[in-house]
Amino acid sequence: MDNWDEIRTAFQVARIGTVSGAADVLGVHHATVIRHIDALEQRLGVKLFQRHARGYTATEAGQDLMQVATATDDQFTQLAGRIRGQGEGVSGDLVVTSLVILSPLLTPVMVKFRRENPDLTVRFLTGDRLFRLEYGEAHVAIRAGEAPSQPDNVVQPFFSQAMHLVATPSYVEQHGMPTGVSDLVNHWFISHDNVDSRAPFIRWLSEKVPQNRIVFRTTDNRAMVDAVISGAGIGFVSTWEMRQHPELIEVMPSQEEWTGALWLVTHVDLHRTTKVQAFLKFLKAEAANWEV
Amino acid sequence: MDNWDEIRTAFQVARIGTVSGAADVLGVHHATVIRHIDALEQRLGVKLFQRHARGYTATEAGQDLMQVATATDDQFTQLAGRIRGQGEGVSGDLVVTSLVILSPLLTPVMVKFRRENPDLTVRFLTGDRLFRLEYGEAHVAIRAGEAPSQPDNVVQPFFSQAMHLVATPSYVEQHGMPTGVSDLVNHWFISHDNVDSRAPFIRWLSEKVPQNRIVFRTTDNRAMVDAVISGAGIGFVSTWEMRQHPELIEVMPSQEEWTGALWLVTHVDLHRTTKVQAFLKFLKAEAANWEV
DNA sequence: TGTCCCCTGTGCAAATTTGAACATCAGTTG
DNA sequence: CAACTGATGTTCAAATTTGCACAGGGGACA
Repeated sequence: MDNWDEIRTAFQVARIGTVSGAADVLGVHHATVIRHIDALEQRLGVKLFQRHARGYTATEAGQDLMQVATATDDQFTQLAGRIRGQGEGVSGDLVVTSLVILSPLLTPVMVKFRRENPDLTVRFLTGDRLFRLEYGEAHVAIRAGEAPSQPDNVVQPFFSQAMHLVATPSYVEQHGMPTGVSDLVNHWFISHDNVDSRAPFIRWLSEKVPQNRIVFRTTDNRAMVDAVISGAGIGFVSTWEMRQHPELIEVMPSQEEWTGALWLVTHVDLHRTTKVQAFLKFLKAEAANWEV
Repeated sequence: MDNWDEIRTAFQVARIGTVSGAADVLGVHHATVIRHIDALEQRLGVKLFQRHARGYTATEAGQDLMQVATATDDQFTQLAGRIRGQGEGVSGDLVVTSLVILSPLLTPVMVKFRRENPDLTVRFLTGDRLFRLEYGEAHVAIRAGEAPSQPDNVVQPFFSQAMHLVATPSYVEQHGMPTGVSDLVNHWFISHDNVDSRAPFIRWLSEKVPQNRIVFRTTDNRAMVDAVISGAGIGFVSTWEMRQHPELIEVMPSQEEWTGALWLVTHVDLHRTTKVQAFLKFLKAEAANWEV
């Protein structure tokens, strides 16, 4: 049963009873309606209508078709309503992915956003692998490092996260404060396990400090922070994290080049949906409160 | 929600996952598929698919569409099966209409036909007004008189019904037998009330006998026979009726020109259906047994 | 890393579908 | 009874859809 449009045409003819009337409703010429009916009947090998001067009356087959097509028409109408509503409203799933380290920042925002949009279900994906927007795995991604440049992605700057080199008082007691950049080689560091990390402060550290001075490595950024807090060495933490742990001592002033930019990334196909737009707007508004 | 074909296209893309694959299944060029999707998305204002190098993956809206369209596809397939089967098999309604007088002849045939086709429901319409085939009121009509010449009707000769001029013995005792055609003016007759009847024997009687000799008129053919049997006068009965009433006396030999032809009439739209064809074949076969 | 393959996407011509005008017919109304 | 209305059906031109050829791009695999 190909050509669903012909079924739709036949449906209207059966419903209304005349070719002309159906043509009006369908917004096509009545000749088109006649041809659709003829084609459909020929393909089915059965007459759907009896033609007479006052119009078309459905045969048994035509009435059967009308019943089925009526249901179809209803379902399609409802579908269109749902889909349009879905595009305009904020409901269904909202899938967000980011680095684990941002979880404590983002989670409260997402909870609040969901509370304001009760029809929404938030799914927050974090994981080792990068979730791919182009396969529909997420609506919004918060990415760090260089501006991602995938072709079908819409990239917006989110906010810049200043980084700080910190250590615990116990570490400072034991090893003292670095006197300057050149003194760093005499200290012990915590860093990311990924050698070719794109994060600028990781690169900076790699340049200034030999590998054997980096004594604690982990793939998980949170574990990195935990290592710093437990006094394993000097490590990078964000401004936000530093505030959470007032005991940490900044061993040298924050440098501009450490700053890790965060990017809001959406797939171009989803970027214009009101759902995504609403979330981005909300997220930016909340982020404004973070900035010091 | 116009353009059901585009929904069908989107359905296949959602089901298969690639434009090219869907195009193969649909038997169209892949460019067509792309254009259908684009048009549909633009009309709905929502992206149905996320495009990436390996194909299309359905968004929430696209998955919703796929669910609805899957059901639709199933229903249409079943519908096509039903309709095609309906055209090929003998089932549903079979509506037959004829003059009341033929009821005793036809009813046994229809009962037998229904018994051989258990899925069939026979509806036998008789009534004063002519049931109109072109409005779908009946599948098959048995008509008498001149060959009907309506444009959209398929007319076949059914069988010729020889007519006989008969009277009861009591009438013959009282008035004697007509000696010939010229003697008819001295007798009393029963005829149809409809003056301009098309039945040839009615016309013949009108020509040979003055109106005042026709003393009993009725619109119902069966009542005409009843009138003859009760001795009201001389009247026309069919061969079949004459056999049912052996007491009736034929007052003059049956003439060829009285013969009332019966016609099988079907609407052109229904004539080729196997249901109608099967009934016509069956009816003719049975009628063959009637002929003497 | 480079090549190959499959998939998407686009400009242009061909084919198909559609629309407009007209013919025709039945039923209705003045 | 004749004109009128509203319906179907057909023919030809216009418009739209479709197909083709080719470009471009991202994975897969050697």
